[in-house]
Amino acid sequence: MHAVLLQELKKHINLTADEEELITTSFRHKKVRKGQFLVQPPDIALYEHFVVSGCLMEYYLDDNGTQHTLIFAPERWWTTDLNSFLKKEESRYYIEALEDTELLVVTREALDKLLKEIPLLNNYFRILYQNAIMGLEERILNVLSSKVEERYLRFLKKYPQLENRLPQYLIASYLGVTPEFFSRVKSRIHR
Amino acid sequence: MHAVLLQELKKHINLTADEEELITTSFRHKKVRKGQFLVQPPDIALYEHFVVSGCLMEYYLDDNGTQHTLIFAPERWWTTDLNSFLKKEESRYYIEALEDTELLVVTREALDKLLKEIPLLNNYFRILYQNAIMGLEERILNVLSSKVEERYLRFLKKYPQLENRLPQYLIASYLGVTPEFFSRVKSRIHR
DNA sequence: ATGACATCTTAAACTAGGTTAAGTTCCTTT
DNA sequence: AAAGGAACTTAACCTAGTTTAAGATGTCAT
Repeated sequence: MHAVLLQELKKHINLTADEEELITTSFRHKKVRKGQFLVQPPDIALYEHFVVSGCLMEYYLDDNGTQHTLIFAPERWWTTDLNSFLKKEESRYYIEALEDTELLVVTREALDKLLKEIPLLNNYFRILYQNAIMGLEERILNVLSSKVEERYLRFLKKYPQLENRLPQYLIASYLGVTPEFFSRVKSRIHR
Repeated sequence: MHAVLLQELKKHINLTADEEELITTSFRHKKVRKGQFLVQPPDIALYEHFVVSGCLMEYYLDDNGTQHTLIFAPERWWTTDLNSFLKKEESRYYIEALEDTELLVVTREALDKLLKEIPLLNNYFRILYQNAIMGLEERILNVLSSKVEERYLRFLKKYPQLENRLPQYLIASYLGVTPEFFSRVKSRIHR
């Protein structure tokens, strides 16, 4: 169970057996069913979530009730409402399980302690965040400079596992268009 | 000169005199005039840039020659083409001085060394990157869920110093609209 | 099997924002 | 002071994406 997490960490940093033990005891195992919420505004986001199997999504619900997807988090992805988790402020983003999902979660306190005891972990998270920044920057440029067609093709590259696991209206929400228009675009592509 | 940088670092971490000295010698001072480029594709981004005075912008030039602004970096902001800087790959984003600007710059090698010698710095950068992520996420949601009017008002909140320092067409490019349409929006607001 | 509800498709009418183009104001350089 | 160019405005026309609505298909619990 924790092996997947340790493996992921070891992509970027080395860990002693003691450190692995410490990490294992700091992360708690959690199982949720499809449709369950892990974060729901205005609750404070209690955990940073690491997905072992299944898939989560993080989204914002605007004043018209439209859902805007920030990210999908399938296997080996991290997600939380970062602002809420770090500052203990009210969350603004929903995190919902799109499938039955197994997670490892860590509280803010446990993570702080962990970062103090294993300073090298700062390194791991620095790299994780750097990658997140590059991904988000690319996404902004996508939205600003590309038509839906092209954005869809990039979605397929970024999440090749997800194309057939997700309902289309969620992909539409990730791309920032209505399901109706997305349907039109798809049929345009396939001809 | 380096005092501004040290002050910024000390917002999040404590430093000994020795460490301050080390940082001061690792960052080099650089002065550029309005219009100069600090990163220009396909050159590799040599430095992480910290702005002491003046203002930089980072943007992407799409296939039609349209300029899309990723961020503005006025006083006390950091910027670089992160992907290029970290992986030594060809840069894709331009970084240009919008005013005569004074900077402190650090190479990848010097920064790596610094992070090894002062592990606490990982902490500072982790926090910096976390903040960047929150800002970028918010920007994505803005583009996806808000009309230009509202995006403009948020720009004003995020960069209150810049409204009167920048030409309008750059603000339009940050908002993701044409200068013509932005002009229309502004006159609509003022009535 | 049946009903109930969610998802997907198509199409017509509409709107935010883009494009083109002409005119105006402001800055710079001489 | 004059000329030239960059930045800003306005307006007419165009297009990508939205809205509304209806019908078709799928899926799940009973």
